[in-house]
Amino acid sequence: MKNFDTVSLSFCGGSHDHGRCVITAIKAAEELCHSKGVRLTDARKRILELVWDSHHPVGAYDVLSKLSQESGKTAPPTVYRALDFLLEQGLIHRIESLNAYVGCAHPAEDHAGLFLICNKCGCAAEVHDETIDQTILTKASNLGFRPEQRTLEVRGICPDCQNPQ
Amino acid sequence: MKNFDTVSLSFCGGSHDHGRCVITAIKAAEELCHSKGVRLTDARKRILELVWDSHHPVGAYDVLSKLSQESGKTAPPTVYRALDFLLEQGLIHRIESLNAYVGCAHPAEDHAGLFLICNKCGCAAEVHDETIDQTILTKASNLGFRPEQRTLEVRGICPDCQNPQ
DNA sequence: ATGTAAATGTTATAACATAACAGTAATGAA
DNA sequence: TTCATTACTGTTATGTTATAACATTTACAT
Repeated sequence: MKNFDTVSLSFCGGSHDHGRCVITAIKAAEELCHSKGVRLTDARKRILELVWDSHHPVGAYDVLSKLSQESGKTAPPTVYRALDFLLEQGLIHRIESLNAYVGCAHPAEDHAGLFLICNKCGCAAEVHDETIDQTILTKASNLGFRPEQRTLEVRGICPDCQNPQ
Repeated sequence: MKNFDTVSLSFCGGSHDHGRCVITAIKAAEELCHSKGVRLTDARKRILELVWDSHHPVGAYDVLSKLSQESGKTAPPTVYRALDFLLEQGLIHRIESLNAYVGCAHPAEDHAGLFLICNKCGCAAEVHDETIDQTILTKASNLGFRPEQRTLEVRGICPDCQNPQ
């Protein structure tokens, strides 16, 4: 299985070049959309960038207000439509426990991430673990349940917030 | 570990005596509150009953409208305050992916259930599995993350909806 | 160029949740 | 028993998140 060690970088204190992080994500999104034959329009791309602005999940209305600042009056459906598109393409994830959205670090792959969300700084890290997936799927099918989507969110304290400088 | 086979009963088609199910839950709630020295007031008890009305998660405003019907005009804070209390005591769970609430089948115990929620009929079953818990906790702590709360929700098709009569 | 489907703009409103403050009821100490 | 304190409830207003419905524009294939 692919190594997702990079996730640890996305805890808030992990000093990484986030500009680069965004550029990579956008480029991956462009390629993915191209290969799928779907359109990553300017609006969608811009909203994806705004979601990727940080590793903190952002609310739809946060995106809306940034967008309004730069492009003049914008209405909620503009944002929600783009978010829905991005969700469908697996380019972002929705964090249900926060009503917020966060960029997906590996959009081309498996789509049931586990999110570790810091209650202090608000950052979110996406983790993949085959054992967790398997255990959950096995449990469900043992009960006769056919899984379609998963929401796995763990709230707590991230490493950086446990050991503040 | 305790056997939670009873969860399978809570899929919508499982014909069980739900009246009895509610009575049991309320009784357990009364005992639990008594033992904890917290007050299960009439309002709280009634709202717990309304949440337990079915195995489908119910929205706060569903509870509100039922309450308004039987007790005259009621405002949202009445409902939300009771729901918050019930959540704190572990008597109900919040289903984040539905913005809805559902009765907890074993309030005295461990509090990180896994919910299997049917996309067809809307019923929700609470499952506990030590392996899942352990795997997730281990994964988190390997990454230096200290878990506090968990939201584990699997949406899909329940056994009854897979094999309709 | 033009018909069609996809995307976006716009207005209004639905659905979910809380802030803030006033009033009432339960509880325990004097 | 009274009083003070705290917990609980009522009420009004408002904040936050999300979608319905319909008009308009844009992209694309023919």
